[in-house]
Amino acid sequence: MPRRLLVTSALPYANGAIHLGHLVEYIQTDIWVRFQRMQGHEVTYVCADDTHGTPIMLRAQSEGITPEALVERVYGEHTRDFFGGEEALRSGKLGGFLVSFDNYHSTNSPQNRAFCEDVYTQLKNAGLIQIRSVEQFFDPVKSMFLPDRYIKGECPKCAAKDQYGDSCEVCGSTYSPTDLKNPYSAVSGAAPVRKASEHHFFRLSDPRCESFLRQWTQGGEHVQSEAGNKLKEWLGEPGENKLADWDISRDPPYFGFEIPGTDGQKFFYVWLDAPVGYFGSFRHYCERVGKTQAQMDAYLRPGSDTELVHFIGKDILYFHALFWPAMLEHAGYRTPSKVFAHGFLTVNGEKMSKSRGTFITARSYLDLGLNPEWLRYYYAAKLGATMEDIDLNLDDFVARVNSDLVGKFVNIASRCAGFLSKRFGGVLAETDAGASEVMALLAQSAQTVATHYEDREFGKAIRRIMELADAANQYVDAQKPWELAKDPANAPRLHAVCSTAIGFFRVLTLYLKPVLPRLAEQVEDFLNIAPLSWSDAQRTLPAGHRIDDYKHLMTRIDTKQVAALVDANKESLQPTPAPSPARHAEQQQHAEKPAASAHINIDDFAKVDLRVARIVNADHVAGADKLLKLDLDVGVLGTRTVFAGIKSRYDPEQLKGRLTIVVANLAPRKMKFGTSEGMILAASDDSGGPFLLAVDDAAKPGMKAK
RNA sequence: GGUGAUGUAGCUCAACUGGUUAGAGCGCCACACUCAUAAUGUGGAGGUUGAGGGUUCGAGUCCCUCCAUCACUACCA
Repeated sequence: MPRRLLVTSALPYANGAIHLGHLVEYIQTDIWVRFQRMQGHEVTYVCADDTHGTPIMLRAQSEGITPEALVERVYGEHTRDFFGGEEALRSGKLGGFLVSFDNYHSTNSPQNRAFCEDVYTQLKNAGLIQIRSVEQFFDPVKSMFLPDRYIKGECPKCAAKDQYGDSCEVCGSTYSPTDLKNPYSAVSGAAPVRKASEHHFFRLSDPRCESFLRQWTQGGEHVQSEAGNKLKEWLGEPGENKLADWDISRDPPYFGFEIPGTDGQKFFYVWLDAPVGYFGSFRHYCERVGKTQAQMDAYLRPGSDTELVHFIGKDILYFHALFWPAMLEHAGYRTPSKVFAHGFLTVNGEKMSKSRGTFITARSYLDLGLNPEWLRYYYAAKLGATMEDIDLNLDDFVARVNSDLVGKFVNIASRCAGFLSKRFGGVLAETDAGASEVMALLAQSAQTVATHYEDREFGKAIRRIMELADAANQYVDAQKPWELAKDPANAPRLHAVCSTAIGFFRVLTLYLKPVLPRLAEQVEDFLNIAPLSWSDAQRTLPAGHRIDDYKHLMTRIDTKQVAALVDANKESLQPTPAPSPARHAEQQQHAEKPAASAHINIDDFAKVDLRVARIVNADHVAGADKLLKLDLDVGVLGTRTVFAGIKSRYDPEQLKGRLTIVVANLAPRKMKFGTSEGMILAASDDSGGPFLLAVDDAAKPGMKAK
């Protein structure tokens, strides 16, 4: 009974180039999809560019073009990287990284708009949309609200200049934009002002969502067990109400879809229409190939036996395993059958780095003439079903591909084909009866390899296939066709041995076909056979079948090519793209953290305003395990309220009246129990603490410590 | 600070619910072979399984502590 599957990869954001980190996902998905097709299942694999949001809008502005024009250009780039672009589709010969989408679309489409409006309306009818006022930074020059990443300023912790509103690239601390000192808009440079606006929220905290998600995420049915654990953490214990409502609206100017009934005053947040874009792309596909509404509904509405499978990176698990299923469930759509999360890509054991040249774009890889199937093979060999990161070790990449693919696999054909074409006119003989054991091993492995592919244990599949390739080489070695060739009397034996080895090669090709589709096609041409499907593993080529002359199928990777690749991606050789404020389907956005320098100078130290303070009042904080609330007299600077994590050692009563040191110019920090307006200094290490600093009695509150 | 994950030969990875001398591929060394765009075969060296404790007849596998890396998170302000 063929399964019917709708499979997706996360939508890449339309403001940047595809890189090797992205490709892990598209290659993983494509291998799985191609495997399912070989099984005879009905698979529809859709994806799209994720096109909306502030970053796209601003980038288009800075380039002096419309967002639509930007999005169209990037669409061209992405599709060219993935599968060779439109022209490849027309010719039927995929290029790029050979990703076999059935449809690649855009979130900026009428199909997607219709789904977004419908999902929103259904959620609203279900009482799951709430409107609340939210105060945010606003750029008075540009007349627009600023996402966190567009507010820059000095890091509240280390005072580094020009840091983003969410985290400091110098000291690595995270904070909210309101903590920044001297904030300014990264768009206009103006000082942002606080401004309130109505926002639409999806009420994820609603008990209906929570109870649904609790059962949906647990049990290992829809997500990997590790992901389930993570989700459990996010969900918290029943009654904890850890899920926060989700702000799904944005104010104009915004490149996106208008929220119905808001008169152009509210737009859908890009993260709402991104996952909905899976459906938009699918509808576009259905229209294109003439599917009926009923056929489409079989995939999108509850109650049918179709499967909806999402491949994503672990960084967007929250969206795909919480927001997305909860939205679908309450908007009358089916929920995903599976959400498969993978890990990040590291290169040579480290985060991809522009300065090291390991932030490698798909385009540079292809343009330098590297074979996409090398990378597909290497990723396959490294991929498993978990969310663990995978490492692209460039030396290992070269060694692995060269020895496995060229040395072992392709070599089997190469070493026998010459005899067949020169001595026997390319006509195959009966297979060698003496090889039945190896033959059986090959055929019987179909199930094992299939299970590994199905379970996304591609590394295990590859290992098994290479064991089989070893067995095939051992067979050839034992039969020594080159010796048989010396005596014409041995011709029948030589014929059988080479035919048998070619038969082995055919089965190995079949097993590798999901990973190496182009090579498999070349082999199918070479062998004069119809496209291989999984069940062909149980058959052999008949005697008398004629194959073509062998043309070499794959070259080895030259280390120089890899060196050139790294070189071409060195940051100095290319303009630095603006950091992406929204991550979406992007992975690898983590910036490297430069090591903090060992010394600071006197000016750095002077930035810290240390003052003597008198604790005029100290109180327990209801519900807090570690915090005390302190009222400080800081002399000329007035009074401050500070929360300090010193409850474990100090009784509020004994603190009253004593002098200590406070960091007076630390940005106010909003904490769970109130805002802390400074920081008390205390010493601690593993052996004990915290111990408050003491100040001699003669000191006066407000005195500067230096 | 908390939680979770990871840490196994030079490299990349295995080892089901704890069970015989911890495996494989690559690389390396030796030998063999020469059909194959130096590919292949056979054999070998190489690990106190991050460190230290503990449970057990027996631990890479379970428990505790520590170290390192990564991720998430916070009442470290």
